Amino acid sequence: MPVEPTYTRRAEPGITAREQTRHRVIDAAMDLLERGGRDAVTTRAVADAAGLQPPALYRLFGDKEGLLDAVAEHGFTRFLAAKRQIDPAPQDPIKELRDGWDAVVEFGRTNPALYLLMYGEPTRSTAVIRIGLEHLLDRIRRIAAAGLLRVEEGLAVQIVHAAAGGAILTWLSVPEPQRNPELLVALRESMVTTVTTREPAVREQGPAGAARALRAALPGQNALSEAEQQLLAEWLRRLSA
Amino acid sequence: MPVEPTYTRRAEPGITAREQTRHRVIDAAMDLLERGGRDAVTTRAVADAAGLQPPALYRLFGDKEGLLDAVAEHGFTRFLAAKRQIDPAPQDPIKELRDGWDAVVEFGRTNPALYLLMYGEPTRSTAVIRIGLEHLLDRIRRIAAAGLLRVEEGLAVQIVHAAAGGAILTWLSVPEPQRNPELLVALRESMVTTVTTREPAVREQGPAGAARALRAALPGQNALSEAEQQLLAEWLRRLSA
DNA sequence: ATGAATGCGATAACACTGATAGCAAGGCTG
DNA sequence: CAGCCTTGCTATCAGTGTTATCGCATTCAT
Repeated sequence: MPVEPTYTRRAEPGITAREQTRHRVIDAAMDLLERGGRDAVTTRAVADAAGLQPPALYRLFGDKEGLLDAVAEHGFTRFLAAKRQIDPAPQDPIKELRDGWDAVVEFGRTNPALYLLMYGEPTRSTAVIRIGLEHLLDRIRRIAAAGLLRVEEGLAVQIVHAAAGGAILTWLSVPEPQRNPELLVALRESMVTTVTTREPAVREQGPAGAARALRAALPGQNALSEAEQQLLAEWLRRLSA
Repeated sequence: MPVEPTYTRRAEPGITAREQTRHRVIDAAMDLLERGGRDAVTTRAVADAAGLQPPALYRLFGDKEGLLDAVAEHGFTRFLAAKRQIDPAPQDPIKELRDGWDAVVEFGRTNPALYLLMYGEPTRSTAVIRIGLEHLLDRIRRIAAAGLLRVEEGLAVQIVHAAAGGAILTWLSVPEPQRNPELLVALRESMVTTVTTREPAVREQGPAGAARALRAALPGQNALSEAEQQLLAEWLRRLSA
């Protein structure tokens, strides 16, 4: 009984053709997704854009969910491949963790629709996010091997995953002009010091803490006029930055 | 042209009736949501459960989105009211922050469908989450007033919001048997140490104490010019009197 | 109290969605 | 060549959000 059939069970162009149309459909769906958001990717629109009929989608992906899963997986693996091309030899594992965080945050920022498709609804996904979690676990393991992991491996994975998801989702939920890049680095450093054992560089607060306290206590005093108070508030903002 | 009509434009029971049916519809929709997930709450099902016809929903809420917004707002304000009943007099502001975190996490864990409705898709929401952010800002302000805030107020709000959202969403995304409560407390403590500082920047409460602390911390900063600094010193003297 | 206006209930319908059935044509396998 | 699997295509189904339209009742101004 040949495990490998002696004859070509299927002509090479056959598989290739099917795989090609699959790819074409995925590309079309991804294009619609990025262009018009999730509601724009409908079976008919995808079929139209890919130049075939709606039933073909079901023969290729079985389901609309299957199609979306394929889209998510393709987009994510493409991102991973691009990242791996950049990532050189292994280095400081904590720096690797930071780089990975930055990369996935960048991915979420530049592909919001795709990211929301993957992480937006906790019910689905399983397939795609498992890939991401595997990669994350790799990084965590290297930190553990270096003796720098503060918590248990599985917990560390979940912490990083949750922090990144929260960061990206709130980033996307905030209207564009109000987005604050400090949020991303603050959450990243918070997660790094939570997961790894390396004393955070305690930076001296200086006048910032007192300025914030005074600003919070300003309403309710009457030693300053309205105009003075406004100018003071502006200075306090600068001091607390 | 009377802005306020002299006669009662509408009998009191009229408004009440409309409000009553609104409430009945919201309750029906919430029931469907909790029972069968988001896909179960369809206009026809809601209308059926509330004992009226689909067009009535559009007269009441204008839109299905409007209906869902009303559901989210009702659920969240109900949760807030229940929480406020428990919360006693103000105490340690950092403990307040922890309690608030625990409460919202508990809300997400016990009302997953409702929570996902509110925070699942970053596009919508605005109305509901603003309420939550207001409350959060209150708590942050009290921490700032106590001189215990490590970062700027708006940033602190976003950090807490993002951390909580990430915690709840990953909690819900993990299949039930694998959920690890340590994740929640780890993220909470991480966020607390990121946002707050253990050493108070001001010793005495109120603007006077904050002013004195700021005055002591002023030399060494370079955010203000010489003239600005002199005027600020004068104001701080008045504030600390 | 009477006519008018406004809101509410109900039916029907529209446009669109995901999904399937059924059938003809064509290429590969044996 | 015979048979099967894949593909292309049309038509269709059930269900969705949403709107138009009609009649009735309740309420309001005169």
